Formats: sequence, C-alpha cells, structure tokens
Amino acid sequence: MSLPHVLLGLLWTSPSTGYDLARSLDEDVAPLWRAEMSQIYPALARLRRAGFVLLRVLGPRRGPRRNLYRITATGRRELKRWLAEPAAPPSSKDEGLTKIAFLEALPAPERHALLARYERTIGEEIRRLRDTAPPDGFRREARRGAVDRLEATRRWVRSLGGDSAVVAPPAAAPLKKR
Amino acid sequence: MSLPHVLLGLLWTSPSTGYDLARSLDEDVAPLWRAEMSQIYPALARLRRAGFVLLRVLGPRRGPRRNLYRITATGRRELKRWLAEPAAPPSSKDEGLTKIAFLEALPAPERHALLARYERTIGEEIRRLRDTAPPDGFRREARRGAVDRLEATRRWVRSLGGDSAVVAPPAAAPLKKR
DNA sequence: TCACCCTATATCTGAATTGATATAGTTTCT
DNA sequence: AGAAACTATATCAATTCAGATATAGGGTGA
Repeated sequence: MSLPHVLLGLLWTSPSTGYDLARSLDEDVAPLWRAEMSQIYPALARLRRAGFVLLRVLGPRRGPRRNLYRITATGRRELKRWLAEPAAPPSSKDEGLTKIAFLEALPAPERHALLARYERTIGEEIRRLRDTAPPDGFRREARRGAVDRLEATRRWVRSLGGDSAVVAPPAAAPLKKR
Repeated sequence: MSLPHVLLGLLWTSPSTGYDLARSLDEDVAPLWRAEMSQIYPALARLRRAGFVLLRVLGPRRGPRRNLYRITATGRRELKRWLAEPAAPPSSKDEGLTKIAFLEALPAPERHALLARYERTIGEEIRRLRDTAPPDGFRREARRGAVDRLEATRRWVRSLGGDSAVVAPPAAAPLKKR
C-alpha cells in the first residue's frame, strides 16, 4: 500500500523515468524501502490511473523512448496526506535475528561461528552504506538512521558472542508467569 | 521461504498445535517474525509433506479435536541446515523511517509533529515489549536485540526533531558526485 | 565487427503475506 | 440462561514481492 507513496516522494522534486526511480530508490532510500522494477512499473500505472502522476512520452531523439513521470497537484496532496497519517512501529522482519532466537538448536561451537558471521555481514552492510554517495537533505538523515540501527544491532550481536562470552544459553528466567 | 523454519524452531523443544504456535510466535518471537494463522496452517501442511513434522490428531476427549505437530529427526536436521546458512543483513523495510526521508514535502511545523508522534509510537512499542512476559534462553536475548534496535531508532528520531533542533532540512551536501 | 554492458521498457510466474470470513465447542461472567 | 470471550480449526480473495525472462537501442573496448 505504500510503494506508490514512496514513488510520489521520489517524484516530489523532479520528474523521472521508471528506470531512474528504481535507481534512486536503490541508491538513496537504500535499505529503508526496496522494490524491483516488476513492482515499480505497475505502481506507476496505478498512480497514473489515480491521477497522481502524469506521463509524458519523450520521443526517441537518441535512444529508445523514455516515459517521464511527473507528480500532479493531486499527487502532492496525496503524499502529504500519507505522510501525516500515523506510521506503524518498525516490525523489522529480520531473518538474522530470528535465527539467533533459535540458537538453542545448534551445538555451542557452531553458535559462535554463526554470531561471528552475522556480525561480519552487518559490518559489510554498514560499510556499503557509508561508501555509497550520500543523498541530500532528509534522505541523508534517514540513511544515518538506518546505519545507527545497524550499529545497534551489531553491538548486540557482539555482546552475545563476540568474545565467546555468552555462547552458552543464558540462565532460564527465575519466574515465568503465563 | 523461512516461516516453515521458524515453526521448526518453535517445535524444537516440544510438540504443539497450530494455534499454540501462532500464540508463541506472537508472544515470544515478537516483532522479529510475524505470521497469521492463514499462513501457519498451510506452512504446517508443507512441513508435513516434506516429512519435517508429524501430525497426531488428539481425539476430542473434551473439546474439539486438536492437531498436534511434532518435529522429526529430518526436521531437526533441516532446521540446523537453515541456521547454518548465511543470513542476509536486516533490510528492515520501515514505513516510519521512509516517511522521514520524504519530510521535505511537509511544511516545517508539521515536520515536528510527525517526528514527535513517531517517537511516541516507538516508545509505546518498547514499553509493550518490556511489559509482556519475557521468553526463555536465546529468545529472550533476541527480544533484547529488538528492543535495543528500537531504542537506537528512537534516539535518532529525537536527534532529528525532539527539541526543535533540526526541523529545517539539513544543509545540502557540498559535493555530490554522480 | 563482435561481444558485452548499460539504459529502458515491460510481463509472467510463483511464493509470501494480509485480512476477512466460517465453523464450533468451552469457559466465564452476569 | 444468555452473552461474551477464548480455543481451535481452516479457507478465500487480494495484494505484495522476488526472480526470471524478453526486447531493443546505444556506447565501449578488444
């Protein structure tokens, strides 16, 4: 329900083609929101039907034809409406953390390996985000937020098994009420 | 591709019904992985076809019949295989953070309101996680990780607009290479 | 020139996910 | 007794999403 709104957000400052939207989604909005081309084109078609964007076909001066999408006044209103709407807390479906929740199933030596590998994975992602050119304005702040969050996760993974501290399962809760 | 594995993880220690799986998924694995009943029943059926779980129908002594699922040796092997497999870094599709990335579209006064509201939402989620009974072992650690991450996000939201500091968009990057 | 990569469009399949709905017995409160 | 809430099963439709595939012109380097 929100990919169309994300696209409106990207179109806020300047018109763009579907391809360029996909690229700036991938580069700027980075890990906060992802989408494949196969989602973007249908989403643009829906936005167009709803009157939130206008399509202008650029004649093939040089190269293939390009479809340029421009946000309309209605589209701007819709984006603002969506922004003002309350957002759900991050649900962050996370395969890595979920696996750690089931670490009990693994013999102790392998636990450490898993934690160490996951920590490396997160580290690489942080580096990747730092190395790619930062976007402007609030987009840059948002990326910083994403990095902060990754760093918090990495600290936590470290606290679990970085230095072979708690590779054994923690003691059971003294009291468990149900 | 992983809900079945999560279910295997939940079945690791003791057999359970689909209903109870849904409940402990919701209570223990909490925000890291969610699923509705409508996903769980088909997933259990697939696990059964794959030979990863066995179904025992409990006769309706008192009450309706209950379908009890028990993990098999093959299922345990499969869970371990999945755990050992490298996990992708958290992609954390996050509507709240994404909205902040497009804050430019909103007039300054409304920006502050949005940030404040999102901060409250996160705070409530943190409190909710703290108040519900903590699970045991690594599941508890995983929840702590989820809370840590939420707290990092809250700090970041505060740094953006908590005390009306940066409600104006930050200065543009001096250099942007493309 | 040929191969390869990039830009650019778009569709198709299948899986994952959500939300709504249906059924039915049990317990608990009023 | 009646209503409401809980346990428990299950299906359906609609949407979202990922991955693969198809087509085609342009630029670059061997």
